Amino acid sequence: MHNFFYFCYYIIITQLETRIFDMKKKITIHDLAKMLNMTASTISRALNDHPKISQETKELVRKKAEEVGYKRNLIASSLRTGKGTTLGMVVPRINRDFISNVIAGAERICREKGYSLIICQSEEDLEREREALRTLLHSRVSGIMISISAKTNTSEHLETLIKEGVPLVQFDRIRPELPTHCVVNDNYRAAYEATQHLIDQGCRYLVHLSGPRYINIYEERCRGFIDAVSRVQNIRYEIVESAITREKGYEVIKQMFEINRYPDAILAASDYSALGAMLVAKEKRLMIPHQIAIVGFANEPFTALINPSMTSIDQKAYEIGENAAKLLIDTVENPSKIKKPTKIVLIPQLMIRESSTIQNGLSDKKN
Amino acid sequence: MHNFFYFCYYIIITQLETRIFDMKKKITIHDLAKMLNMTASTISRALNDHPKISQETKELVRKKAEEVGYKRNLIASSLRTGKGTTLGMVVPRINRDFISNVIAGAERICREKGYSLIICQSEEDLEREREALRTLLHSRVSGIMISISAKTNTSEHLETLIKEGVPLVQFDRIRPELPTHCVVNDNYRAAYEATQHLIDQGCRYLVHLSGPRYINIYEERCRGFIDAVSRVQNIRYEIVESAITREKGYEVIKQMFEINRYPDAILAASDYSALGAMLVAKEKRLMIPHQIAIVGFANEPFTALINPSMTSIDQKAYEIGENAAKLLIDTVENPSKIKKPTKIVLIPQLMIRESSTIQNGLSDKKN
DNA sequence: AAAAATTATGCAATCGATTGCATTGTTTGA
DNA sequence: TCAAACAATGCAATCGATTGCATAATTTTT
Repeated sequence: MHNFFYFCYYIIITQLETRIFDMKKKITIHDLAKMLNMTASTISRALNDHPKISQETKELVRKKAEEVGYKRNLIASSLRTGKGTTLGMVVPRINRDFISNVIAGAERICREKGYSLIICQSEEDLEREREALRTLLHSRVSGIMISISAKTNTSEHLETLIKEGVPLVQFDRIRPELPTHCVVNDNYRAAYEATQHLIDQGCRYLVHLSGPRYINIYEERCRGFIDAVSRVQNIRYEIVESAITREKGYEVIKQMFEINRYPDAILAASDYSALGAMLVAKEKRLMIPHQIAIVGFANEPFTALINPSMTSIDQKAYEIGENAAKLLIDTVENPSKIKKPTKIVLIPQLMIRESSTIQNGLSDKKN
Repeated sequence: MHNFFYFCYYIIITQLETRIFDMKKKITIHDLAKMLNMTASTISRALNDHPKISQETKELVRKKAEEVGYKRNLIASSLRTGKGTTLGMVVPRINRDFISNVIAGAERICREKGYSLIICQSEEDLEREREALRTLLHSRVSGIMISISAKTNTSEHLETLIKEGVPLVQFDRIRPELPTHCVVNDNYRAAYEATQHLIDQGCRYLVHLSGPRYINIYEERCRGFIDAVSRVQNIRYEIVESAITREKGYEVIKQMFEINRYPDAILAASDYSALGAMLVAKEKRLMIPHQIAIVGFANEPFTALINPSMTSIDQKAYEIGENAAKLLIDTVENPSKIKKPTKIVLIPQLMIRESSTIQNGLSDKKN
């Protein structure tokens, strides 16, 4: 630790006050009871607006509680009632635009409905994912939202949760075989439409840079691509799996060029591999989009800012978060109501920009 | 809700299994006690490795606990002991690259040390910030990390926390007058060095696009800029406050051009205002960096991807998160140890790229 | 005016884990 | 051999809020 300090930063100890950070003991309903010459039961009931408590008393209690800054101890409360007010979310990584927007949306709903949200990262690792779930269970969250890691090729850990009766909502990357609620994008449709768009622009040799197809989203994008190209005659196409990083996108397309294969359109399952492809194209001095059109996936912020701006697919991240949270809270609060898994499918939006606008068509119109 | 559904997405109810989501009752130490013909006390002590319990019994208990899948109820536990295992974090917005990296770093440390992390957004609003703090307090978190909102121009809500003895760590945007631990960037130094860099490149008419100066980070960047330009003769400079958005950056610089003021360098307190400035410059067909050099602040992902790539300042977001979490946990676990506020200052890193490389110098070397 | 119904509150148990103190063996020491 | 020391466990109270079941006080009904 110290040598690290030495290299990267320094510490200053400011000498201001001294007695800080001694947690004060909080006021309890018993304290209130004593003050008002009543019992804890009465206080509790008054604060919970119990019908059997007189209006007068309620007023009195509320006023006093306010006055002395009483706060209900949620820990004690949830021990007694068995109901908690925190939810959990497991994501591969927080620091990605898509995910952080999902979280932002979920957090807003949670806040509005009086829940707190605990976030865990699986860091794209199955074991960490298991661990995160254990941690959340341990913290006694009332329900869990999860988007599985890229390495999660099994469902058992989630099945365990289901057996234990933990309310569960999957989103984005899901295990479709599980009987849980889920909130997803219509990846098939998005890929289909994007492909159709490229075909409409006159492209006839398409390459799809896909991801690992055991992950539902990549599989669906792939299917959408295939179905779209299959509907048209005289289309040549190729699919490259597991090419979702910038490096991989660069490499794959570079190799194609080297063996003299020049597709006139690329649909990537990730903005980053699209970017990699774009860089090769630029190096080769190909005109984008006229010689090669490029479409990414995810609408990362950079796609609108680079040159040429990149057509991409907006995944409604914020809405996914909102819906996942709503669904989860609904399940938590009405354990018996929704017995059948609900699936919410959002329609992603194709953001057409310069990298695919060959015809004198519409370009990015700021939403 | 329904018309919204109609527009944007549809729902499918899949009809798979029926009985899902009935929380099973968990096993308690009392259950274990019954099974092993012991008391709850013994079980508790055995699991906590109490010295007065025989090795034999401990083994027995552990094995049985494992076997039946017992998990300690943290709610009950923390009610009794008064110690919790969750920490809270309040940030302006989650869906920003800087913030989400801070969270990622903090989450990792929390996980490693056995804590959960509750995240709240203030959405750049003072009232929401207050609310978030209330919520966290209510959830009985053991400590709080906070980066204040842009509208927070008072300290009282934080002072209240301090008085109540809640362990507090401020980071990035802070109220420096408060006696709390904090983790920040050396914004002064970063701005100073960036300015110096521009001067070294031969620039002599510099504009600083600053933010609202009552926020510490902008004030310090401003001071760094001023001090750097002041050390050199024959430098002309201007400072524009509250110009941190892309739109504002665009507008401000455009206006300057219109009245025929052509700075040869811009140091922005935000990558977005720098981008706005860059767009104007491009429209005016100015050569970047030769006619106008541009430096942003925050090293947003897009800065490396646009053309020309933008020099910016990396803020060590992940490390800030890690350090804030470490500091907080240390405070929480040793309430009496650190009585004096500690300040950790990280040194940001100037990422020199094309937008400011006039001389045949070094450009971005991938970290 | 007594019985019945209603209203407002108190009592005490409970949620699950923890912990100071008491209790039961068992061992050591003199 | 008996007290003292020790080891291993049990008992019961506690953390703070909730809640079913009294109980007391007041009002209504007959």
